Amino acid sequence: MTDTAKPRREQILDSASRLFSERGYHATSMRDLAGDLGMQGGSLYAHISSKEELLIEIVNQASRQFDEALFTLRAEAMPADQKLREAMYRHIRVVADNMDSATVFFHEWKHLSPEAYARVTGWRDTIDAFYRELITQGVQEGTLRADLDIKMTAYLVLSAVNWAYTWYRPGGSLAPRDVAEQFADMLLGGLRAPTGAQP
Amino acid sequence: MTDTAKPRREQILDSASRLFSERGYHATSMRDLAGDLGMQGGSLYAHISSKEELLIEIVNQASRQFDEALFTLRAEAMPADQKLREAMYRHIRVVADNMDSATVFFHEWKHLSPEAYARVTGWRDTIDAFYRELITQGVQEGTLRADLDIKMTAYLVLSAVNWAYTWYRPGGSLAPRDVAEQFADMLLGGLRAPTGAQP
DNA sequence: CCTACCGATCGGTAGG
DNA sequence: CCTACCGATCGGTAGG
Repeated sequence: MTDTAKPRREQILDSASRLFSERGYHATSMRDLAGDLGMQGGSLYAHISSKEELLIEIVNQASRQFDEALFTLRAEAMPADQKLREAMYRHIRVVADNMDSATVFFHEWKHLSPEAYARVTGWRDTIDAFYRELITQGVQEGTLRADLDIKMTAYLVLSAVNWAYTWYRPGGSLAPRDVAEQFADMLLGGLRAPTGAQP
Repeated sequence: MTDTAKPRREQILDSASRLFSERGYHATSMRDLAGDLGMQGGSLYAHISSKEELLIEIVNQASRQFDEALFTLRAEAMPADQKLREAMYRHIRVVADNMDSATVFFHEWKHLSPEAYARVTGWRDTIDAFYRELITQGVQEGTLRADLDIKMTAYLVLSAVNWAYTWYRPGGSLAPRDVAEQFADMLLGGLRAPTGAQP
C-alpha cells in the first residue's frame, strides 16, 4: 500500500472518459489516448482488448452510479415531495461528481454495439420508471398535485437533473446540494408569484 | 415550378442531418452519406466543399431557427409569465420540428473548428441572456416570485425545453404546444399540491 | 511497454 | 456525377 498510483487500467479509463467527453468517441484515436498516458498506441492493448471495451465500461460505471444513488431510495418511507428532493440531489451529485463519464454516457451510448446499446436503453427505462413511481406515490398521497400527468412530470424532473451535465462546473460556487435544493424549490413551489398582483 | 424535388444541396443537408444525428459526425463517412443519396463518395464534392461545411451549415440553420423564434418575442409587451409560456412553446417547436438538426446541434458542435465553435458558444450566451432578461422582467413586474435566482431559473427553463430532443417523438400524440403548455403549467404553478394535507 | 507492421477506411481530388 | 486514385490515419496485432 505504499504505492499511491492508480492501477494502469483505471488511469486508462479516466483518460478515456476525459478524451471521449471532450472530443467524442470516434474522434478520439487510440494513439491520442496512449499519448495522453505517455505510451505508444499498441501498448494499450496490454491492458484492454478493444476501444469499445472502454466505452462499454465507462457507460456501465455511470449506470451503476445512478442505480446505487437512486434505487436505495425506493424502499424508504418518506413523503414524496421530500423523496423527490432527495432523488434530485443524488442524481445531480452523480452527474456533478462524474462530469466526464456522464457526458460520455449521454452522448456516446448510441455508438455501442447492439447488445450494450439495448442494455442502456433498458436501463434508461428503469430510471424513467423510478421517477414515475415516485410521482405517482406523491399524487396518491396528496403531496403532489392531483392533475399531474405522470409521464410529463417525470420528463420535466429528468430534464432538470440530466441537463446539468451541460452547464455544471465542479469547483464553482454551487455544490450539487445547492443546485438540487434550488431546482426542487422551484419545481415544487412554482415560479409564479403567490399574489396574483395585477396593476 | 413543375419540379417538386428539392435542390440537391438541400437533399444532402437533410441526409447529413439525419445521419449525423443517428451515428454522430465522425462516425458518418462521406461514402455513407453519398450512399444514402444514391451516389458515389467523390460526387458529393460537386455540391459541397468539405464535410465540415455540412456540419457548420446544419448548426447555423438550427441557431437561426432558434433566433427567429425567440428574438421576435423580445420586443413584445406581455406579462412575463405569459411571455415565458410563449417562449417555451416556440423553443420546443423548433426542437420538435427539427429533431435531427437539433440533435446535431446539441451533440456535435464541439467538433467544429475554432471559429465556428466560438460562434456557437457566443450564440448560446445570447439564448441564456434572453431567458434571464425575461425572468428578470417577471420578477420586477411581480408576476414571478421575488426570491428567484435568475441564473438558476434560466437553467431550469432551458433544461426543460432543450432536453426534449432526447425524448420527443414527432407524429406522436403530443404536439409541441401540448408539451409547452404542460411544462409551463408545472413550472409556473409548481408540482406540490395546494393544500398541505398531512394525515 | 515498444517497434514495426497489417488491411481497411478516411476525406478529398483529377480527369473525364 | 463516376472512376480511379492520393496520402493519412484508423483499430488492432506479432514479436520481442
